[in-house]
Amino acid sequence: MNLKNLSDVLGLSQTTVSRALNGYPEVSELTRRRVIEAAQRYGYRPNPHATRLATGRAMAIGHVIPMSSQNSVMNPIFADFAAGANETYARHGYEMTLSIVRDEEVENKYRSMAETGSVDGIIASSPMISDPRIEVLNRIGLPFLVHGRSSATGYEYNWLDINNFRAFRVATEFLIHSGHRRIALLNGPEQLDFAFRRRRGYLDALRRNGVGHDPGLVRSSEMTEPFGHESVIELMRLEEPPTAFLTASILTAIGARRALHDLNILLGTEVSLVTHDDSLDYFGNSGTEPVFTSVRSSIRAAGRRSAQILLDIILGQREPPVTELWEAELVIGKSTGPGPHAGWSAGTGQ
Amino acid sequence: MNLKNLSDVLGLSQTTVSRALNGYPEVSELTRRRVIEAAQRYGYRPNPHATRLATGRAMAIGHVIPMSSQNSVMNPIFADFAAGANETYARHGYEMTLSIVRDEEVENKYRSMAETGSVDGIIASSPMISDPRIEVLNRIGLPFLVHGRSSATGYEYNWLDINNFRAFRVATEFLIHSGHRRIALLNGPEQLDFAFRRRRGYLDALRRNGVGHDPGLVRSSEMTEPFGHESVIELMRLEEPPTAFLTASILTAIGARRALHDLNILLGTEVSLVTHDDSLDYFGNSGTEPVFTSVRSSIRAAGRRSAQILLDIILGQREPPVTELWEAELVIGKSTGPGPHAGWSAGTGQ
DNA sequence: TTATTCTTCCAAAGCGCTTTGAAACAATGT
DNA sequence: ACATTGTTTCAAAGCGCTTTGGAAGAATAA
Repeated sequence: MNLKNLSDVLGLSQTTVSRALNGYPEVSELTRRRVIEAAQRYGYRPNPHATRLATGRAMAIGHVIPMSSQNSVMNPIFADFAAGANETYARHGYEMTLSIVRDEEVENKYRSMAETGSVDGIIASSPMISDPRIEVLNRIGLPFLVHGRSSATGYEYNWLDINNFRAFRVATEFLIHSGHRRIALLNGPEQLDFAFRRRRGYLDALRRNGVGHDPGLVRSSEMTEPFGHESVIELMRLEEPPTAFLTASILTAIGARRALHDLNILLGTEVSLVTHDDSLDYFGNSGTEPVFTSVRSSIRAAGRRSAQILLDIILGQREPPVTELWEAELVIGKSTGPGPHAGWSAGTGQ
Repeated sequence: MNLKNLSDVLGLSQTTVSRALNGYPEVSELTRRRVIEAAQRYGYRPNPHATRLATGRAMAIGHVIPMSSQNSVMNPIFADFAAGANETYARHGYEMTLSIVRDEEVENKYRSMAETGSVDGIIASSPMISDPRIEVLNRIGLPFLVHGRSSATGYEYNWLDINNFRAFRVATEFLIHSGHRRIALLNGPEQLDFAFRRRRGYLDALRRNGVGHDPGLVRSSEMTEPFGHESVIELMRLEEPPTAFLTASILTAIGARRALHDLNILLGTEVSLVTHDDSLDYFGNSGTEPVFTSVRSSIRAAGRRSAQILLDIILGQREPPVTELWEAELVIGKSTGPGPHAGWSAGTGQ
C-alpha cells in the first residue's frame, strides 16, 4: 500500500493525503481524520527511501567509532553510549547507523557520509588531544557532536564531556586527604584527550597539596584487565611501592584487584584504589556501598543527552556551538581506607 | 555532482554512465574507463536514497537487540558481535542499523522494517527457548538469521550458534574428572535458549558420570558481576558447599572470584571455576595460561560469520536454511585444580 | 548490394514520496 | 450583484537513480 493507492481509495489527491498525514494546516480536520483512519486500516507506511529522496533528509545519525589496531577495548563503553543515544533517536523517529572503521579510514567515512547524504549528523567519540577529525568534520559541513573534547583544536564545535580534570583531581585529593602520598595512576592511552586531562587533574592535585610527583608511578595503556594486573604487580615491586591506585576504568580496577589478591595485599586496608566508573550496570558497582570507590558518570546518560543535543541542532532548535560539561560524582566504596599519613590533614588520629 | 551532471559533462546518457559505473557488459571498455575516470575526478558519489528507491534494495542490515526491563547486561556481548558483523558489512558496502528496542516492541520493529523496506535482512539475537519473534520473522518474509537457536520452534530458519550443550557438558566433565562432585552452575536467564542448553549439558554430564544432582547448586540470573558474587557467598554457606563453579559469563566469574576472595578461599586450589568466555579481548583471558579455565568461542568471529551468511542468502548465493554450529574450545587456565575426589577416575593418586 | 546480427548507446518511464503554484469553492464585505 | 478573502483541494514537477525497449552504427553474411 503506497501513497497513490491510498489516495485512490480515498478519492483524494496524493498531495492532500501526504499533507494530512504530515500534519500540515491546509487540510480540514475532517479529511485529516478520514485519511489517518484509512492509513491505519490499510496499514499504510511511507517508504522511507522515497521520503528521504524527496526531502533530502536521511532521518539517521551516524556513529562512527574508530577501531585502532590496538583493538577495540572501548567497545563496551561505546555500546552503552550507543544504547543511550538510541533511546533518544527512537523517540524522534531517527535511525542510528553504526560504523566501526579503521583509524585511517575515518576521514573517508565522514566524507562519504556527507557527500551521499546518508546521515543528517555525526557523533564522534573519544577524540585525541589533537584530532584531525574535528577539522574534517568542520569542513564537511554536516552537524556533528563530539563525545569528549580535543584540547588542541582551535575550532568551536559541539561537544559533551565530563570534567575529567576535576574528577581526577578530586579522586587524587580524596586519596591525599585519606593519608596517601604514593599514588599511582593507571591511565588510559594518553594521546586520547580524556586521559590527558585526567593526568593533569592528578598532577594538579599533587602539586596543590605539596605531594611530590614520581613519574614512575604513572602508567598509560589501553584500559584492559591485564593492564591493571601487570601494572600493580610491577609497581608493588618498587622499593617504595604506592599505597594507592587510580585507575581509568573499572576493567583496569578489576585487574588491579586481581593482582593485589595474588600478592596477598588487602584492598581497602593495606592499599586503596579509586577508579573512574562509567556506570555500566553489569559491573554492578552501585548499591549502598559500592565495591570500588569511584568517580562516576553514566556513559549511557551521556549517550542519551548527546543525541538530544545533536537532534536539537539539526532541527534548528539550538544554535551551535553547544557544549556541556558534566561533573563526575565521587562515590565512596570499599576499596579505599586511610593511608600511612592519615591524620596529617584529616583528623583521624592514630 | 549527480548522475545527470556527470553524463552531461561526458556527453553520454545517464543510462550509459550508470551502466558503466555498475559494471554492466553493454558498454565498451573504452567508455567505461572514461566514465570511471571522470567520476573519480569530479568526485561523483551516487545518492544512496535514490539508488535505494530505484532498486528497492536498502543496502542495510538491521540488528535489533531487545532490551529487557531487566537491563542490558548483554550489551558488551552485542557490541562485540556487532563489531564483527560490521567488518563484513563494510567489505560488501552494506550499512548496519542498530535498534535497541524494548521487548514488547521488537515485533513491531520487525514489521516496520519489512514494510518500509528499510533493511534487506535482519539479525536477531539471543532467542528464548520458545521465541515468538522467529515466527514473526518467518511470516514477514525478510531474510533473517538468528544468532543462537530457539529449541521450541518448529520452523526452519537460518542460524549460527555455538554448541552450548556440548560446551557445558565438556566443562562439567572436566571438573568431574578433576575430582569434583559438588559443582555449582551460575547460569544465565534460563528462558534464554543458550542458558537452557547449558543447563542440559551440565545435567547430562552429571548423569553420565553418576554424579548426583543437587538443584540447590544451580542458580540462574542476568550474568552480572554481583550475581556471581552473591551466589558464591550464599552457596559457600551451605552445609555441603560446592567445590567447583561453572559460570555463564566472565563477568559472573569475576564476581565469583571477588566473593571467594572475600571468603578467603583460594581459587584454583580450594575451589575451581570454569566459565564460558566470549573471548572479549579487553578481559584478556588469553595468553599462555589464561586466568580462568574456560570454554571459549569468539563472539566477534560469530558476528563476522553471521553477517556473511546472511549476505550470501540475500545475494542468492546460498539457499536457506543455512545453519552453522560452532564448538567451543576448552582452555585450561589457573582457576581449576584437583577436587576432593581426585584420583578416582583420573590417575593422580593419593 | 541488401539482409542480418552484434555492439554500443539512448530516451523515457518508473521508484514513492514532497512541494510548488494554481484552481475550485465557500464565506464575507460592499 | 460583484469583488475580495480564506479555505480546501489538486495536477504536475521534482528528488537522483535504474531499467526497459528501442535505435543507430558497425560488422558480418549472403
